[in-house]
Amino acid sequence: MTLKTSTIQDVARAAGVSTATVSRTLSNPDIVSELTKFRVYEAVKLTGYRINRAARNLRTQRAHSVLVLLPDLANPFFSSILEGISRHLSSKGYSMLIASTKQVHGSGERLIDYLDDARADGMIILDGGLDADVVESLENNPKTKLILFACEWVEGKDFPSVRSENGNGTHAAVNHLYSLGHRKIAHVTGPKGNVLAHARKDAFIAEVGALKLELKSEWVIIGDFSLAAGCEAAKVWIALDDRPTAVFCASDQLALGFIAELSRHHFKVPYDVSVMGFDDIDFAEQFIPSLTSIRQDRLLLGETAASMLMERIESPDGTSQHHAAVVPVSLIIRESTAPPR
Amino acid sequence: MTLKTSTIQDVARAAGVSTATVSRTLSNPDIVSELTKFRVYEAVKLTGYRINRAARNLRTQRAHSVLVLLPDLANPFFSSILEGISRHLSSKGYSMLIASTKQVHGSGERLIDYLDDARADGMIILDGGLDADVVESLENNPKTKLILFACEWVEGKDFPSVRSENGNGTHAAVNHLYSLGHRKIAHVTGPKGNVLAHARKDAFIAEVGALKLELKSEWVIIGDFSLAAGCEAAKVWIALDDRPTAVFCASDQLALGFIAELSRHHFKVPYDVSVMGFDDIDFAEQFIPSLTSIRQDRLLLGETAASMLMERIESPDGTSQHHAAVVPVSLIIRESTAPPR
DNA sequence: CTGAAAGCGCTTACAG
DNA sequence: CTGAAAGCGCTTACAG
Repeated sequence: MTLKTSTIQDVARAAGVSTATVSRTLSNPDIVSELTKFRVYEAVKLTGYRINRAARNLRTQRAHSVLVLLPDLANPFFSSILEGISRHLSSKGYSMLIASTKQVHGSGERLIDYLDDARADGMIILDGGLDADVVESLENNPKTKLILFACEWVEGKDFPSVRSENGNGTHAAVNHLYSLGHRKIAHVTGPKGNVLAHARKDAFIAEVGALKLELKSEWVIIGDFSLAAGCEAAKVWIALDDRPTAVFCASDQLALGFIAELSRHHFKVPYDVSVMGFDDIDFAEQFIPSLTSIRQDRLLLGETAASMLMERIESPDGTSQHHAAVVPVSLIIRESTAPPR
Repeated sequence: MTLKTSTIQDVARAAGVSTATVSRTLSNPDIVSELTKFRVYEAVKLTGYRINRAARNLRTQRAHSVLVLLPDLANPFFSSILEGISRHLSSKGYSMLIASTKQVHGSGERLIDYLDDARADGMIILDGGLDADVVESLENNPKTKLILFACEWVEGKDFPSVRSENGNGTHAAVNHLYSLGHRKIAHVTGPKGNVLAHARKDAFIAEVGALKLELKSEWVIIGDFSLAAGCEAAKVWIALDDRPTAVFCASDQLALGFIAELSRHHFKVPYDVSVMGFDDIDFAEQFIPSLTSIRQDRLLLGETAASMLMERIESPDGTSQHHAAVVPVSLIIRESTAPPR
């Protein structure tokens, strides 16, 4: 229990070799002789040496950490994605830094500073709703190659990205309802301007068209992914003269809020109306009724994002880098959908 | 858009001063003359200079970051706590590193390494269930003063900590049920060995005793904070000959699982039994019925933890440091509790 | 108020 | 296979 932590110098002295040799033994043991290696390892044990990351980072010009940027830390939707990212990063000896867009901007900091001041080697952004000038500053930075969007993305921009199959998911959702016998299907959308909301809405309209189903304009209800918006959408549905028999919500939170509000007005799901969501959050299974949904593999999404970014960090020249990945979704059928009565 | 990022040397050259002066202007502007300051600021603008954190970290022997350790990244309970921690840290110019206990141990890393290798200046641990040998290694480290427990803690150890009022919360819960007229109250506990579970259970037993209520041993049902355990507990309750009219669950997840399972067996809450939880997670309000709960101020808990830790980091000698803080809880009354019929 | 210089703890061409 | 030495980009006593 020494108060002073030991340095590579201490190890070198204890092993009777140079600091260069200690460094090599630790980072590239193959090029060191067996005897020397043994001596160094013993000396490391003896001194309790731990490499000083700040020194290594300065010398190697690498932060050995990645910034993950969330729109909102308090949103549980992201937790499994973080788990996936963190797993991959720590397997590569990298640390995970977390910040939220709100906070960074609120504090007057600039996003790109995390890269420019060598705090992070790369950045995974889970927020497609960045201000245009922020996006521009990211684009025009020499390190722009080290920025990757996951889950969401920025329309019309060419950042590398990882996404879920939003189109396929919507396709599966609408066809599930169709195959149950529903012919009048409504959609509650995510927030205006959100890429996921648009992708799912566009896919919904296309799919309904492909099935030659009727679609009144008031059957597409603008929401915003939240429980509260789901409640509001339910009120809209209740007020309709000609009510669709099924509702596809752009998120599980919307669907749960929708069902909760219906229940307050004594409508029963799926008896009076089938409702389904998108995401398959943990609660979807426990709600009453349990929620039919499109599962996003958030763990895989996170792992994929991290591995694509690490590829770019470790070979900055990168010819054969992947630029986009799409993670499969799956239909999870539960109690909230049934044939129309 | 230069490819090479500029250093303090470049700024010094552009401003016609020494690097020492640039450094002072940026970190301690009061001791620099107005004219010099102006020149330096101009040069910074001109060169687009951003301080290199790795260099500063090495020189100042500070990582300017704090590690937050969760038992499980995928648990949404922690997200608001992280938000609170992050807010405080970023206001002090510190970054937030995230890892999970599971992962760290899985990878063969040692927790204390984060401090020993200068990756982090301090550590907030949200997991009281660390292995005994890990706790010991944390205790016996010279940097042990820079470790703080939040939410949970380790019984019998003297680490600084921030907690919610578990006792008061339990007191409020039992008294709420009592004042509704309940005289037979059950408790579903958290996992065996968890400090929060024990604190709440002990407080429950004490409170029921203080009110001179009957308490059969089978009315204390062992759970583990999860939805699934809540479902199991409901089965136990259903099987009781003499069923309590109210159930106080040690977490909201337990309570929601409990209600969900009851509902599958056609029991109505609060008509057949009153149920309440602890935490006040986001879903508590949206569930049907909405859940009476004890709210933990997770944002404040996070902010308090971060500020206590920063105090220790910034004055390591620290005579007047706070060693423990307790964050108030509040009773949130909703639909799931009512007088017994 | 400012500058010259040392040094934080590593890694890595270079030379042998 | 190994060592001497330079240097990553800062900050800070020290001297003036």
